[in-house]
Amino acid sequence: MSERLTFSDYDTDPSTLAQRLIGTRLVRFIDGERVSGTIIETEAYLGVEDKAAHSVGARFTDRTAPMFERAGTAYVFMTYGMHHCFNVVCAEVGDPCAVLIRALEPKEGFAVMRDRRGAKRKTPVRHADLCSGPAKLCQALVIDRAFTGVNLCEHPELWLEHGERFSHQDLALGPRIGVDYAQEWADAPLRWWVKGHPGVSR
DNA sequence: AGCCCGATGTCCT
DNA sequence: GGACATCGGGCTA
Repeated sequence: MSERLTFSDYDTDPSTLAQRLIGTRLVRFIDGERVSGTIIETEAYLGVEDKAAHSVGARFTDRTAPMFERAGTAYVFMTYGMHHCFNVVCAEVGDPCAVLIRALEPKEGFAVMRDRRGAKRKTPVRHADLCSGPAKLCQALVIDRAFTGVNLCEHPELWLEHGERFSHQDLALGPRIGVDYAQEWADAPLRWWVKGHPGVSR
């Protein structure tokens, strides 16, 4: 039986959590059905000093407010006017840190995923590409801003479960994607992924 | 009120 | 490798 992650699992710094979340299962409960995948790629956003983070300089707005909440809170934002990205908040209350979930290995609810990802498309999606990107997994699991601010420790439709344990050897570490504007933070090694996994983004 | 641009994905050449 | 969709957030004024 898989157990849901609790506050103590989330209660740490973003780099530690980003590594810890690799191998855990992201579960979305839709109309009585489990749609889920194993997390295979994450990025840490370090908060106030991190020029790539929305919370840089302790910027507090309607959008970023969930980042200031307790560890285990969901932070979902929209980008490019059409895509959503899902994050897990961590660290102390008031220290706005988060981990971006960038890719999953699909595990349950393939039909829902294909349906959500397949709409208006020429060629069908490759199985490994159902959740091979931060916006793709939000499409596949039907995650949007309705979920920003929810508590993943007790939400009935969205949570994380303990899953596979990858060894340190299985993981790779490198710079984050799409943050070239972040100057000295652009190259910081804060992205973790499962080495050689076909579902890792780009 | 107006402007710029993004923690991306898809399709085209 | 490049164009482009599409719109809310955050900043300037």
